[in-house]
Amino acid sequence: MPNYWLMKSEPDAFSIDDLKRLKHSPWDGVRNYQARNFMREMKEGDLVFFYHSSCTPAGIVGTAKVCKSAYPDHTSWDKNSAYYDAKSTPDSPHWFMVDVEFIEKWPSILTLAELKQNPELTEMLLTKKGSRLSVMPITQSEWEYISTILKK
DNA sequence: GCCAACGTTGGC
DNA sequence: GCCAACGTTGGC
Repeated sequence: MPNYWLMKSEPDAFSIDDLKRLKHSPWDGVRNYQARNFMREMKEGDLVFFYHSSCTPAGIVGTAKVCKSAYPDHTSWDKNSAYYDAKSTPDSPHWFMVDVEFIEKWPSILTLAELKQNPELTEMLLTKKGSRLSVMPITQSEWEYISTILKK
């Protein structure tokens, strides 16, 4: 059984179209411990909602799957990277990434406003006030409701 | 651009 | 370990 996740990206930095073009990509630059811990729980074959944040409108734009489980994020010890963190070294990595593979871009975005309107989804971390996590778990029922009911 | 909410840092 | 100050996220 796969587990289900939601991952946020600013489309100006990395969009679902970028992932579609590349077919698969490392998901680097996560610098939040809670998000990192969720990524370390990810297994190959886990399914991911791809979410566009900091844009208009924000929302889920498609699906992807985990194609490589967590491994050290080398950008964390690259001094030329915007994601550099002096605490992280190759011998003692603090930060991790997974690789994700494109599955599908939906015909239209499922906006945050629409998600918030659904009583079935009020327990989602995403729709909670003040939630800023960029990587979060999704329950199986939420996954099925969103991907099979809302999108069909 | 604003700002609420949250996470991190660092003095004590 | 507490908590004020600061930095960041991300919707609006």
